[in-house]
Amino acid sequence: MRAAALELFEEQGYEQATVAGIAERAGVTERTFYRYFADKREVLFAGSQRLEQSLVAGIAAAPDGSNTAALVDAALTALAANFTPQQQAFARRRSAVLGANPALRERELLKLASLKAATIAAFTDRGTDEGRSILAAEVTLSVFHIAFTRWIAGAEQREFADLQREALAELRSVLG
Amino acid sequence: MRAAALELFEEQGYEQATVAGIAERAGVTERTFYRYFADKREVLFAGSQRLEQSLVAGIAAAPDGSNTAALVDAALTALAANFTPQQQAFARRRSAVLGANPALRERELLKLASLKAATIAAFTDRGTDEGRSILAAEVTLSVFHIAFTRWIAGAEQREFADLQREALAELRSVLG
DNA sequence: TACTCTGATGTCAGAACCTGACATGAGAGA
DNA sequence: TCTCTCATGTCAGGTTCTGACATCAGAGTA
Repeated sequence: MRAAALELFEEQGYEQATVAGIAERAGVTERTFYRYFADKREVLFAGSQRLEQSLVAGIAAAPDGSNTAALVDAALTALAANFTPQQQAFARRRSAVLGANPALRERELLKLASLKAATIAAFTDRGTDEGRSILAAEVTLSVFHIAFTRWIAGAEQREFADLQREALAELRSVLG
Repeated sequence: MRAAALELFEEQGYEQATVAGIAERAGVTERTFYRYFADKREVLFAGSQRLEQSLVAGIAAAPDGSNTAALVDAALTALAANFTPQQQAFARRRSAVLGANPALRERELLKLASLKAATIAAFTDRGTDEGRSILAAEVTLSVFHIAFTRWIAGAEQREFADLQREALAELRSVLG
């Protein structure tokens, strides 16, 4: 169904494509679609839960006594592992569809926020003060998001982790 | 209509309240509601355009030769002007409704992102490099958002600008 | 006053989204 | 073979949102 949806969105645009159409192409009924996805948009965000889990696990697995900066680093490393060169093509197609529709970008922001909330919880679980955890999560997700954007947009094949290091360095420089 | 909607959302919850009900309470038809608001959620975000305008104007009005940090400061000052103690009560009611519903938080994130995009554009208009503008906007909106959250949540009446200064200082410390 | 034009609102029909309730059917296990 | 469970189908219906056309009040003008 995810493949059918992506194809249909590419062919007709998100608004124009109907759930009935997606279901038909996937060989199921509309009702079945809604049993798998909470709404029409979710079909493009099926992987986001796995990403969140790996992020949380990465923070939990950081060495004992890690300070906040080290935890941020662990979080970024865990995130980067989810974006290999093989996935870039699919991610680009998906991203093109997302970029073309405000409703989908909206949902993407929600997923990002959910990721942020999970990160905050993971930081506080590691004993970080809550206020500090919020700021640290803000930094983590900002860096991730910028790196992701550049990963999708960049012509050359860059390592995701490199892009993150770059973004983090720039962020430091802005704050002087 | 905005008042009618807020009341109804408080009484019945966002999902339960229908657009027909809001329109009826406001003494108009459902169709008229949709002429003023693009969709059901927008009724709670009517002021966001004005906020964006004042933000952009604030950045444009910063002194010549301002560096990035000074532009961020001008942006934050312009934002803070929109949040006076008189508005706090209304903002709290609205925020409570928003917090209770994922669909509304989703829309809030979109508005925040729109604010960020406008900020980026305003920074580049002032001659800031694009990559740097993105980072600076990220910082600006993060600080604003944190301050706003605390402004809503805090029991005591704090000046919005003070809360922003505080958040900015903490952000610096996290990046160490 | 009478006319006209414009803008806001009402009315109506309908497509698409989404949900609840119940039915069906295939496969696992006793 | 029986039964239980789980995925899917079927159906009805409420809600959101839109397009097309009608109506009406008020402003401006002859």
